[in-house]
Amino acid sequence: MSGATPPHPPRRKRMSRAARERQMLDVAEQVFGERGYQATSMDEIAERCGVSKPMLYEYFGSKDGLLVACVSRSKAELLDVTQKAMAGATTPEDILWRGMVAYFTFIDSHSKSFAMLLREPTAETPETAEAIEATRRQQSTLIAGVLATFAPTAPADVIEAYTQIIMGASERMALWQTSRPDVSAEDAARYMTDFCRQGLSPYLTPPPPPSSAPPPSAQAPPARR
Amino acid sequence: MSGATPPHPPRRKRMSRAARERQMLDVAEQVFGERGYQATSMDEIAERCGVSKPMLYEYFGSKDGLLVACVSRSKAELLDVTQKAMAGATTPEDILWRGMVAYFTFIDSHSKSFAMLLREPTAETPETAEAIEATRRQQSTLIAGVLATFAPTAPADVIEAYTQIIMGASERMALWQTSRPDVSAEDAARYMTDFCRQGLSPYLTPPPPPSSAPPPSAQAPPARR
DNA sequence: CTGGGCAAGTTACCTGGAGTAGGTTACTGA
DNA sequence: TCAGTAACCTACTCCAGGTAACTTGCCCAG
Repeated sequence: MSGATPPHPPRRKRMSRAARERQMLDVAEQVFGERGYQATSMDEIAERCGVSKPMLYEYFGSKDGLLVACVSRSKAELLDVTQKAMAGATTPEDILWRGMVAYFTFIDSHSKSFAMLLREPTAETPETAEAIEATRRQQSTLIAGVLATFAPTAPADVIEAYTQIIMGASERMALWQTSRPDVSAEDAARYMTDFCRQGLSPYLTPPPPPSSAPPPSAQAPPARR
Repeated sequence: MSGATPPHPPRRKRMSRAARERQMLDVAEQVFGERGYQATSMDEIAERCGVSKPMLYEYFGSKDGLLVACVSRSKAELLDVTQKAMAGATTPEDILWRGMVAYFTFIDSHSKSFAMLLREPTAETPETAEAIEATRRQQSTLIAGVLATFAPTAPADVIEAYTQIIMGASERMALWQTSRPDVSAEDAARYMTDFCRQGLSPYLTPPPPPSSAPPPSAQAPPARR
């Protein structure tokens, strides 16, 4: 930990605003993931960027702002990935399954930094908490939409409640998965879909004839991988 | 907000260690709840206690230590309340219902400070995060135990996974409830039990003859209160 | 080619709050 | 009544977030 940064040799070049911003976010995400929010200093991020501290403030206003920007970017990426994954599905079951797999796979591959992002809605200030909660709301909108097609007979309050349940369960599950290397993304997705399918069953419209892509286990305990 | 503290008139009396400690925890819980962890200064807590800052460090070692102590105490209380509530139950269904109602009722009555406790696993340092996660583990042990009696046929990995799912869902639900004044603790408990009962159904042992205390709605959308 | 304009970047500072060293006060019991 | 101890305070240090005001390099109009 004493040498210069290998990816950014002493050559501090001037960069365009956009490029610098991306670089800063990359570095910040990594350092936050390594040390946690509190234990990370702005000086360290600046140094690893090969830039001085006021630059960070120029771009993100505050340490909180930087965190929020990181979270927003990652959540947007996650949202995008899950949305694309679900796009190809036909049956509600399939939507759920694909969405879950995409979700857990994404988090698995970003585990270090994402573990922080999930657990770090660290409410520095109320505004920060709000900003982070807002990104969560996008995700919840997506889920609520899926639920609505999934269970059209369910009343609005139930949809809303179940959306929260599913989000909370997913986040916790993701966190748990990062501490359990023997649990794959598919395993996690299977636990979730099995549980959710049943939970939603009272509102389910009987699915069309056997779909072309029967997801995983119907409900029996999945074989331990 | 400019006068002296009404509960503690200017009379700074010497107090026993135990009493002072309790008082400090009470004050800290309140202030953390009001301002959030970051925005709270040790000086303010000390002042509201009618005591000087080094006293806080004498008792809790650090700001993190104080947070952990608050969280531990509250979680222990929560655990106790839910445990006691479930003790009187007979059927698994009833256990689940009573536990959930106790959980959401407790959080509802402590909403301000608890919203923070839930969302503030703020991972100041890794050790702090660990300490807080440990209190969560107690809760998960309780849930896992319930699940095991609830669904004796379920394999261990499923129990573990579902425990995480239920914990995540409960916490999220609790947070959601604090932002929705029209949702009562019973409503929240009903959403959760309805969802969980179904989710667990594949592993359920058929319940004994109609229990004496059939909880709430079987599964139909509960009447909006 | 050249110098004005502007965005990228810097140094050197302020500030507030976490944490501490060392001394002081009041209750307790012999 | 006076030692001993446990509660308590004053008065600091130090570090990290944040900022004011200056400098440097790039681009292009003339």
